[in-house]
Amino acid sequence: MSQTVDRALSILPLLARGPADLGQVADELGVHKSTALRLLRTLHEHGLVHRQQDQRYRLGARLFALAQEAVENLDVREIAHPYLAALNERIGHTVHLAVYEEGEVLYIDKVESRYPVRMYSRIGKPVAITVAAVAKLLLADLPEPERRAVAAKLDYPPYTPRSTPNAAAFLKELATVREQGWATDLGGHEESINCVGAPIRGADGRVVAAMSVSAPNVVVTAEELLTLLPQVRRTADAISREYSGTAPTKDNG
Amino acid sequence: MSQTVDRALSILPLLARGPADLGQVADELGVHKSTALRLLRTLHEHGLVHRQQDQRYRLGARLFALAQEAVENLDVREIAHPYLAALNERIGHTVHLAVYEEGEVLYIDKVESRYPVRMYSRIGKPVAITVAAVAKLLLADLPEPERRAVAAKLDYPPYTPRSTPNAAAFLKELATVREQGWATDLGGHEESINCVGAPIRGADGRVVAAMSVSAPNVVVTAEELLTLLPQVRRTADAISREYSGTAPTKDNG
DNA sequence: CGTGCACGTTGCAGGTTGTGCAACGCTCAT
DNA sequence: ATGAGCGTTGCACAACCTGCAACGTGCACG
Repeated sequence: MSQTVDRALSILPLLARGPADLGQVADELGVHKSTALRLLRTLHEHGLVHRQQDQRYRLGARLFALAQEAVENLDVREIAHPYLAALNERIGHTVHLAVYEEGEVLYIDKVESRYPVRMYSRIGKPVAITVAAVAKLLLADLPEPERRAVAAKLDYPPYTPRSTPNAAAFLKELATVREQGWATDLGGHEESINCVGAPIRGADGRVVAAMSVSAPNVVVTAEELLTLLPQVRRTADAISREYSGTAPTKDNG
Repeated sequence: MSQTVDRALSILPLLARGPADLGQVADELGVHKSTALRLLRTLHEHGLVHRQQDQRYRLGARLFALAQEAVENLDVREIAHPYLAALNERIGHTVHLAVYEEGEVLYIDKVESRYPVRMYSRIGKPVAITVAAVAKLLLADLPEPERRAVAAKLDYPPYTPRSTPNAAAFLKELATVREQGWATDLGGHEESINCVGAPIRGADGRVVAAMSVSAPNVVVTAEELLTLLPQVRRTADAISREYSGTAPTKDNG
């Protein structure tokens, strides 16, 4: 829409491929060297490109700083909420959103049928970390040493006969979850409650949050709940796209 | 230098602070809404900004992709070499450059007085990981669980009486190195050789490489070698600035 | 159910601003 | 010493960006 800006921005992916000098940039843009110079100057003033010793141009530190700042100011809950509400609207069961932080997994949002309960920002309730579907999803994505360290330090309370008994079983379960890209909790926390969950990923592919749908046995059986898995996964994927800033898809899940 | 591009780029830091709608962007830029719209459109076409459900604008995924691609295409060795050569020119001793990769520390460049030896790209010689100054610097920056895991798996060969004896001593040494921001190897690998080293950091502050200066006892004592530490650190810092794309400082020292 | 407001969007005329050209200085290799 | 290659600068032209005003839409209000 704006020729000048369009040209200037076209320089960025060009430089991402590696350093280039003025002539190369001008050629690839199809403009005169002096034009390329002015564009590069402007980009340089904003710190987006950096001039190295040999005078060639490269992407600059500001780019990284911007990306980092943007990530820090992203609020998963704010972005996810409409999707969670829409899913809840459709299937009626309770929907949870959780994040991992410093060895703990915390609920940061929850939508119940008819009773939307807003929980406070980052300070939610700690999750039953050894059994909850969201906890498995979040821990499964940790780098191997940290995952191992966390698993070793946990207690494994026998909430029910189906609770995760120990670290070895937990790590095995995490491997499965990591593999298949979704998780369940079938009566592992409370005998009569089942959950299915899916991960929400950031632009770099790392899991930034996890969501789940929970329902008591008396309403739907575990098998029935599992039929909702595709919807849960699609919702999680939609949130991931929105969160990571990928081109939108109207599909809310 | 270019007003249009200048305005367009000014939008980025603005959006990094959080989502904003058209009016806010126009106001903060001090331009008409229609102007802001066109700029945002152009940024959007390039994927640098993303439009979320509520129509507000945010930084987009392309920004992260660019930053990542740029980092991947950065070659520490290429950037560092002139600095290493300059330092070597001044002080005469051997200068090393090393990186950490998959549990190993590898030399990727080396400049000897009068005998510049170019080593092959990424495939260099593994370092005596338990004693070398560069190894300490690189391992000291690893996340705690990985650092611990690596230290536990290593052998601790008694090259000399001053070699690091075991994992506990090594981890303690790494803590010190991490604290002080530089490292030494005083006769830990070969009785008569001393080294001082400093870390090279990327835009995010993580250590991406380490450099060191080595000299035999017969040429300079350990105390004399330590007087070179400020020069080594300044060189490492200069490389860090260049590598991370920060505004340049003419000081190569 | 109508009405007004707020917001995003569009076409247009005017002139600011970006463009390409040509010439200059510099470094480096011949 | 000399020329090639590169980055850089001033200038005249007109292309492109700008702000305005008007339109469409969704939403909250009476």
